[in-house]
Amino acid sequence: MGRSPCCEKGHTNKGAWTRQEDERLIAYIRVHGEGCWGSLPKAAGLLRCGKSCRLRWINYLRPDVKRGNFTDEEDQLIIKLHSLLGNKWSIIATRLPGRTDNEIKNHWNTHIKRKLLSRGIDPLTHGPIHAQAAIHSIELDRVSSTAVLREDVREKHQELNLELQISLPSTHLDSPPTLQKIDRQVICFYCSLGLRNSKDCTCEGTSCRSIKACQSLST
DNA sequence: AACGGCGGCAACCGCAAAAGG
DNA sequence: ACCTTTTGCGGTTGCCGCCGT
Repeated sequence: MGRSPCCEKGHTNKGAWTRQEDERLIAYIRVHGEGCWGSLPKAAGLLRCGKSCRLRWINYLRPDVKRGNFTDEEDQLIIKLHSLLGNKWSIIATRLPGRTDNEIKNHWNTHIKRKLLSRGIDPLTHGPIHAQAAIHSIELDRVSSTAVLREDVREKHQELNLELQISLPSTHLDSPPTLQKIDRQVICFYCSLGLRNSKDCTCEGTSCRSIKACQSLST
């Protein structure tokens, strides 16, 4: 619990990563795979904390990270997923192959929010901007920064036709053993939100037989 | 050319959950 | 069951480049 101790140790670099640091990190992960972030910096000869290494790898160095502008289709998908999930960037990111949670979060805050506001849409509630909506959004925000399943989820879910079954992104299939150990399982939208016992769960008795898989994929 | 404002993005921070002993 | 360590997430910060004055 509490703050990660690795960041409190001295003698670590901060700020922008240098090319040499990137190359060291890439070379190390190529050989040893992802994971063990706590011991990685020392093993790789990096003066960074493990968290910093992890972030750099996931958000920038990973070979499957898609660079460049977001397409309109991606924007629309982000907006729709955000209307369902709220600020669950990591879950949203699983639906956009090659995009990271950090990238999506930045894109939301810098582009999409403004876009919605200019259209008169409240980015919190995804409804029209007016006083009541504002109050409602504050209330929603307060009650739940986690993904509360709203009344209209079912309706939106159908409208979206997003194949809202969380499966391992194809880009992760090349990932290190920790991920490869998990069979490619498809779970329903409700399980993906951690609502494993929901009456609406549709994966009982089908492919979602592993509770552990549900839990690990929904977090 | 110099300056300040602004937007975009990489990186950091603090927290909580998960994992392990 | 409890404590410590590790991992992952979301919010926030700060740097850097662009643009207007």
